[in-house]
Amino acid sequence: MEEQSEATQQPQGELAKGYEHREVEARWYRVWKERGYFHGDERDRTRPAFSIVLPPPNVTGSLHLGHALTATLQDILIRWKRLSGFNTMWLPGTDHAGIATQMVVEKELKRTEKKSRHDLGRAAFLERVWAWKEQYGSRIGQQHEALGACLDWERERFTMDEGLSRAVREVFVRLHEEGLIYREKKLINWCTDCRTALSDLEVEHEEGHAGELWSFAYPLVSPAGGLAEIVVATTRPETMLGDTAIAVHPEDGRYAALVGSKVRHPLTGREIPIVADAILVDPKFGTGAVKVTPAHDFNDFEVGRRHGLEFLTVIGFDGKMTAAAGPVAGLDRFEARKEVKRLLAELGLERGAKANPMALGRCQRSQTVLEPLLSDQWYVKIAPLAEPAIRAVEEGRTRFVPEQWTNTYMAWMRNIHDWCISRQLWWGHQIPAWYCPDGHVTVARETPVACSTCGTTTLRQDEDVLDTWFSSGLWPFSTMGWPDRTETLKTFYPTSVMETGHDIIFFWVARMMMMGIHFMGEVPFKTVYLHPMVRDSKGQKMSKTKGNVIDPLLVTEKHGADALRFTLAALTAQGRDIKLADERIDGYRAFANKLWNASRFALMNLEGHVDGGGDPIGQARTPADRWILARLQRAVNETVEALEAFRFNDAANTVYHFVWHELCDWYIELSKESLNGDDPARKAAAQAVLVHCLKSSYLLLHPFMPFITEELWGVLRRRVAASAWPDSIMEGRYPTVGLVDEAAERAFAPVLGIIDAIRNIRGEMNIAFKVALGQETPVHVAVTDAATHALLLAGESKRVARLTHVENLQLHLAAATPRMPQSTVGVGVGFEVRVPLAGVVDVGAETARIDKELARVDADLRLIEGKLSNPNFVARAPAEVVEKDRARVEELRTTKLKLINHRAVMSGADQPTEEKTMENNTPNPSVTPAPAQPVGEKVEQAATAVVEAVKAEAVKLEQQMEKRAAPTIRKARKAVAKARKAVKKGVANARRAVKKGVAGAKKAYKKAGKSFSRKAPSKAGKRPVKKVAKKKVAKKAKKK
RNA sequence: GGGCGCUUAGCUCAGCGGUAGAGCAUCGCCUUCACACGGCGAGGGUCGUAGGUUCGAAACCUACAGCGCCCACCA
Repeated sequence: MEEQSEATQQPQGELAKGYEHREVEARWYRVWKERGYFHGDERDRTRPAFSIVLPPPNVTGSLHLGHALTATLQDILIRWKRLSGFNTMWLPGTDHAGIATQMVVEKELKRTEKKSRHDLGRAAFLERVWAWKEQYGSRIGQQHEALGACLDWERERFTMDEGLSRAVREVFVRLHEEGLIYREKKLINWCTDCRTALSDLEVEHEEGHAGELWSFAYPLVSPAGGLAEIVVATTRPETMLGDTAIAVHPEDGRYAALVGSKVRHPLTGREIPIVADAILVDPKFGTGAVKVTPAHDFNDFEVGRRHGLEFLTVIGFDGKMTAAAGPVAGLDRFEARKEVKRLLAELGLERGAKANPMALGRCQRSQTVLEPLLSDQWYVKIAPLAEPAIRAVEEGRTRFVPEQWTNTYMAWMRNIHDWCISRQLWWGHQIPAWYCPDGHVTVARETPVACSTCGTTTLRQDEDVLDTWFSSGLWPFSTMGWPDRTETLKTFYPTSVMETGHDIIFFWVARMMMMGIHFMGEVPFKTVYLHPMVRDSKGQKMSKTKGNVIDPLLVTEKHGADALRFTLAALTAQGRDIKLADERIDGYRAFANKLWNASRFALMNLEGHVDGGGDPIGQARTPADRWILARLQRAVNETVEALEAFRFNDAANTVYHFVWHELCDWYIELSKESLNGDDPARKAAAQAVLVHCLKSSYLLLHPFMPFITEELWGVLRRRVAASAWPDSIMEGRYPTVGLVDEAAERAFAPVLGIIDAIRNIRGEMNIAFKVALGQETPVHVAVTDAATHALLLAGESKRVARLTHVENLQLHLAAATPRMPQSTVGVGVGFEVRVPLAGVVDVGAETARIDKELARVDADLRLIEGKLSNPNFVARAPAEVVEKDRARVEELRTTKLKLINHRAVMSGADQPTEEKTMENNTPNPSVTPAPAQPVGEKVEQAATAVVEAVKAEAVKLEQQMEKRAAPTIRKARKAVAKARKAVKKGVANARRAVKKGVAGAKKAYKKAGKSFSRKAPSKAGKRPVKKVAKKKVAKKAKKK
């Protein structure tokens, strides 16, 4: 705990001027770990459990930003739940990643020693892999620590450690006993490069591969039905050496007579039967005759089974043609393709070729074109396992977030094929099956002494290993000690959330569901949250081959782990990929700095403050204090709600906005009045509120930015000498949802509005009050509401003055400020601000400014008035919407009138005498001397001037509106013309009808499973054009 | 071939039935005693196109276009 004391030694009230993440982040992780904050207590049943298992990264890999995202989101959930009183447990671990790891080590072996794994032999090679694992396995842990992930390291597991291997054998044996694991010789996807079988999922389909459909003729042994040959087409000419049938459709008249007869293989002389198969053959495609290669094509394999055909293997596991391939034996399969084409052409049997874009299956790992080959493999019979996993989701026992993934999951599960689980690799769980010389199979948990069938003791274990995903599929319970019934399982299974990328829904999520339900009798997780993919700033997928993989450690070093975490969270919106740009991370680093400095400000202003945790100075709170507390509660509510719904971006943005733009930009500035003032009660209140807001901000932010919040928590805690604050923020309590003091928000809104208005005038007119005009330049503020007026009098006006750098603020309780010819004005709901600028104000500029404001107000007004004048709106819209609009219209009208008045004054009516206003004008003479009431002619004159100005304004506005409406009118006219034309010719109608009809027909045909012809006539969409056109015009007119 | 997603300000994206938003970038002002990793102000959008539903559509429906992803054994 040396780190702690280091922090403690920091002199009170002093923080470095800027936040240095390197120094702070280096300190805390070990402290947390040593204090045991990361450990979930399996015996604790007093608190609700919240558990997550970390998707295990490849043990020899290195984390990339996708992992950083996973770690960040899960850590956010864990820390948030932890602070909210849950017994949290986050289980880390790594995956042995069969093919990936083996290939890496093989490559290394080749590079350094120029040896293959076969040169070393199985045992020696595996030793190398284990050594590799030991060397690189720890890197992942370090990366997670740098990110601040509070993983329960005491529970760290590896898919090939003893316990998990035991679970794997247990599952294999049980499934085998239940008849759900079987061994069979059938076609599998084979990678000739990796030299292993693959599951369907490991096949990548290359869309639109430029294939060629090449045709050639098989001569009939004995010509019949007027035919001497049958022409077939293929994308893989080399497989013709393995053809053992020609298939035609049973109802195809062209070939009816030939079924049962034979063709002669032009290259090997074999006789091949012609069979009828309705499933394989579409008589309308090509020539209607199909060559059948049962040993090298999945469809043909089925045909072979149906018709009892010979399975002739002509391509070997090495991708070279076998001896059975006759003239091309020994050639590589792609070479053989060329050679076969040449030979057949030579024989005069080529019958043309055409381009044929096709999907090509490639190995996910090596990108090699896969070869369907016959071999003995182990399979999991998946349908009986899938069914309960489907039901669990249907019944809502597990739900997907975002919801759309439910469909993806369901579609795959409902169309699932048996899972090939054996791999011809060395690195992995060796299959617990033993063979005796007679070929009997013994499946057992431990090495058996004798064959279970014949009793012989010469047994040989199956050399293959299991698919990596077989062990990963058990992860949620194998890591918790299964098959033993451990306390950990009882407490933390099922896990609360599975958080991972959507790219492994099938590979992993689906399999965990099936295995979890089957062996635990309960779903492995209640919620599956699928995060977006992280891409680079150009939107490209990060991959080693592209070289755009970013090591999170480099980012944390540069910007800080907190900044990276916050960025990832802020960008994690549902249903969209994350494009990570450096500037964005830097922006959030600035945010950390902002928080740091807000705290620094607090430390400088807290002398004497003791936080007892209670609320001793409630009465002294100013409206500003109450306002920020209301805003805090609102932020808390929104943050918690967002987290509950996994809307990480909303949660992050809410806290960000509160801390920076409300706490820092507004409250801290406002609080300076109290903190620097001479009222001790107010000062104490401001201190308490500030401390409370900062403390709450740290807690709210802690899941996102654990390091800086922990550091600041400690610093502030020591400063306020609070016994109520736990040592570490990790023992704190997350703020809870509560009622927002809306009255406090409302009451303070005018103050904020007035400040905005004054700042707006300054900014717009580029006025530096102090510099250009001296300190006495008065700023007049008139408010219509007595309560607001009282509030300002009671001290809030001082805040206004401070925040706007105005020294001479004149407050009036009135509908409007005193008139003065050369001035500038700002208007808001319930107040008006005026700055006299005799000799300085640029009348032209000010008029322009007011015009701009007027145009804006007027646009709004027109819109809402238009709505309100629509009887349908008033009648059908919800009452509160209408009410809201009515109130808004009143506000806008008032504002407009004030602006028009002001403008009139600006442009010449230098002695306006009567205020045109729609509000109650109840001047309070004790505060503001009522303006002297002018009399006689002058009144008349001034009034006329005002009226004239208003009239001029109206004309101008009308012109403006006309201009605005012009495009609409033009459009409407166009529509009329178009409609006339359409009526005359009926063209538009016909077009629409045809289009609609075609679409409908297309759908109908598709539904019927038939091909679609464009000739289909249609009766749909026969709406008379005249009506359509009229309606259109009417609508446009209405809009106007 | 089937399915899913996306198209909103210069860029990256929120919003998903009631007055078009954020961050960054841009422009102007401010070196004010927490922070220039800062403050204040401003400009910038016919919300992909065309129809429809609705009092009201960026949002819901339909079609189309472009981009992206997933699944799939049509020779």
